[in-house]
Order: sequence, then C-alpha cells, then structure tokens
Amino acid sequence: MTTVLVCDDSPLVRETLRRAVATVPGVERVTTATSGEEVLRRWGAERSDLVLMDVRMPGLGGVEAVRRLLAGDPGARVIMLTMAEDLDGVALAVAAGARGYLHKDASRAELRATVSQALADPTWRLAPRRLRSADMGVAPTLTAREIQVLEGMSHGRSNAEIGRELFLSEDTVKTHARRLFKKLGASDRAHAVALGFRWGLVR
Amino acid sequence: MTTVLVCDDSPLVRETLRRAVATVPGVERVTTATSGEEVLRRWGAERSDLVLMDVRMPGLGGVEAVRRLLAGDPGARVIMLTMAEDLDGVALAVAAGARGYLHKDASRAELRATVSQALADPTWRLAPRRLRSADMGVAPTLTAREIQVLEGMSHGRSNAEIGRELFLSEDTVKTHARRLFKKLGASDRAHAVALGFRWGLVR
DNA sequence: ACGACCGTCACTCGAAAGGGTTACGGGATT
DNA sequence: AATCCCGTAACCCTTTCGAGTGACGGTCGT
Repeated sequence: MTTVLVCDDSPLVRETLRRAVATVPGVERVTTATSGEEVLRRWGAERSDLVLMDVRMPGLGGVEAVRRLLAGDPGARVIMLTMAEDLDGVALAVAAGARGYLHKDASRAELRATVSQALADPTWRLAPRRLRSADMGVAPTLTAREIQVLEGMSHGRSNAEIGRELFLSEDTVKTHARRLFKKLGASDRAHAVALGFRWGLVR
Repeated sequence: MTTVLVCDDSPLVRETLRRAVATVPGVERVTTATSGEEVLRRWGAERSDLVLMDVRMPGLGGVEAVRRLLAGDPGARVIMLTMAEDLDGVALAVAAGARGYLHKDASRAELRATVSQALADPTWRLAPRRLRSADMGVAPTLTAREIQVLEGMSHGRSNAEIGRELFLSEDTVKTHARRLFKKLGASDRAHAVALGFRWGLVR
C-alpha cells in the first residue's frame, strides 16, 4: 500500500496538493495533516512512503518536524514545500535530511513527476523544480504592470505616486489596481498586498 | 596555523572576500583559488580549516567541487557563497555536505561572524542569515491589539469591520492603526501590511 | 475575423482612510 | 511621585480610495 502524507496548514493548499498527488500512478492513499506535531503524533501508528511538508508552519516548523521525524525514522522520505524563495528554510530542511523541495507554485505535472520519482527510487535526492503558478489553480496570474502597481502599494505609494513613478496617469493606475483586486479577490489595497505576499507575488 | 581558502572565479569578489576574512580574529592565513579544480588539486598538499566557495563557477561547479572535496576529506568544512537567491545551488551544496551558505551581498560583519563561528566550532552547521532584515535592525514591537488590527487589515477588513470584530469603536481601531503605522514607519495600511509580512509579524 | 485580454485615460460619486488633537484610567517603570 | 505607554473613545478636516462606467487601440489565440 503506497501512501503519501501531505502536511500544510493552509486548507486550500492542502486540498490542492492532496488531489494532485492522488493522481500519481501507484499512489493508493493520500492522507493529510495540518501541522508538524500531527505528523509526528501519527507517524508511529501509520507511516507513509513519502511526506510532502510545508517549510513554514505555525507551531513546530517544517524544519524541526523533519529533524524529529528522521531522528525517529531515518528511512522516512520527506519533500519540503516552499512558498517563495525560502533559502534558509530549504537549506535547513535539506541539512536536516529532507530529500528535496518543491515550490508551491509548481505545475501539477512537475509535482506529480517529483512525487513519482521519489516513490520509485528510495535513494532519490533533490531534483529541484521551479515552475509556474497558474496550473495549480491557486495563484492568480498578474500582468507585469499589475505587479508593478502592487509593488508600489507594498511600498506605501499612493496611486498618484505610482503613476508618477511609472509615467502613467493616476486613473490608469487605478484601473490596474481595480483589475488586480479582482484577480486576487482583494477588497482593498492592504488586502491585495497581503495576498501578494501570501502568493509570493511580491516580497 | 588557522587558514581559510577563498574560492571564486571573479578577482574582484575574491579579493574582497580575502581582505574581509583576513580581519577575522584567529585567521592567520587566507589563500585563494579561482576554480573548484584548483581547490581539489591543492587540497592534498595544503589543507585549510575552512573553505569559502562560490556556488556558481565555470568548469567544475561549486556543488560538484564540494562533493569531491568531501569524498576525499569528510572533515573539510565548506561554506558556500551565493549571489542571489540560488535555491537550487545552495540546497544541492548543503546536501553534498556544505556547512552553510552566505550571500555575497552579506555585510562584512555577517561574513566575519559566520567565518568566526565556523572556525571556532568544528561541528558548526548552517547558521542561516537573513540579510533582508540584517540591514534593517530589529523588528518594531507591536502590542497584541495592534497586531490584531494589522491582521484585520491583511484580511481586507475596514476599520469599522475590525472594530465590530474586536468589539471596539471604529475610532479606537483608527487610533491603534495610527500608532502601528508610526511604529512601522508605514505611510498607509497597505504599506503597514507589507512591512508586517517583511518583519514576520503577520502571515 | 472575432472575441478576450491588456494598456491606456477620463469622469463621477460616495465611502473610507489618515492626520491632528484631546482625554482618561490603568499598569509599568523609574 | 512622575512619567511613559497602552487601551479606549471622540471630533474635525482633508486626502485618497474604490466602484461604476465608458472608450480606444493593440495583441493574441482560435
């Protein structure tokens, strides 16, 4: 019985991953956990062949979870999930024994390929993958202009200021703003900036 | 005789690093190499206590150089140098046995601190350095209330909504908002949310 | 060639936001 | 005791935002 355990605190990401992993040939069961603590708690009773775990989680972080998991079971295979370019987190997790990592905005195909390979080869290590966001149905695609406007907002610029910076009229900036709000599902600029950070669109 | 080996193909970077490392207390000699091949070639004759090596180098890359170096001498201590956010390179190098990494745009102080620590403690591994925050100092301290308000903003709530949620008047929310803006140095709520994410105050 | 976006700009209008200021009771700190 | 910060609340006043709407030329894919 080949099982994969997906661990992420965000229900949205968790479900997306679960569904994607479930389509990998050979995977018979996908279980989920919402925290590192839960993974450790359940590991004794019910092990998985592969664990996909978020680097950043509240409470016990992904790195520490990997460390403890491998301390108890050196054979466990873990792939870390990372939102943006989380250098520290990934490096620490790999040092702790994670087999590799995946960006959360990887395509479904890439995700499946990596999971498939990790399951097929028990000695598999680190096939880094960086990819697009659109395929996961998670992160909205903003145009270059919209991202520029969003970045301006994240720096505390007013629409007029952003306009001067980008040589646009304030009205044009407002149009871009409205469009990116709609795409992100944001109710105002503060929300948009937050979502931008959460999707890794801005830093 | 404590010696450090700096390996980078760019003369400019190499010299800068050499001079910086030379000022670390306890370091008696700093040698340089321009390629992974050179490091391996000279390692038999003349070992160093610590190697600083660029991840990206022409010919034998930094990752492969680390792998081969450690294959011949498992006790060798290597810190990788990386230009930008080179997730793949760093992860691979760490997997290959590198003790840690440093951004090339790290401050002199950061570099020296890391080298110093690596030399002092032979078991040293991965003291991740987040340089974004390094030059900013320390995160401002927000009160619990202020963080609640900031979180409300990051969820796209208006002041009135946040007030209803926290059983406060809108005016009180505005007061908290104004105070947290001042603490963060934010010009508006969007900026405040961005700074909150950058400081790790909200997620 | 025909939508579907994208980038650009304009106008209106009501609803928020944000600055300044004041105030008062309570902790904590000095 | 004096002071500083916090939590609460209110008032005024100006600026900014955001929604709605319309428009026009360009590009891309079908």
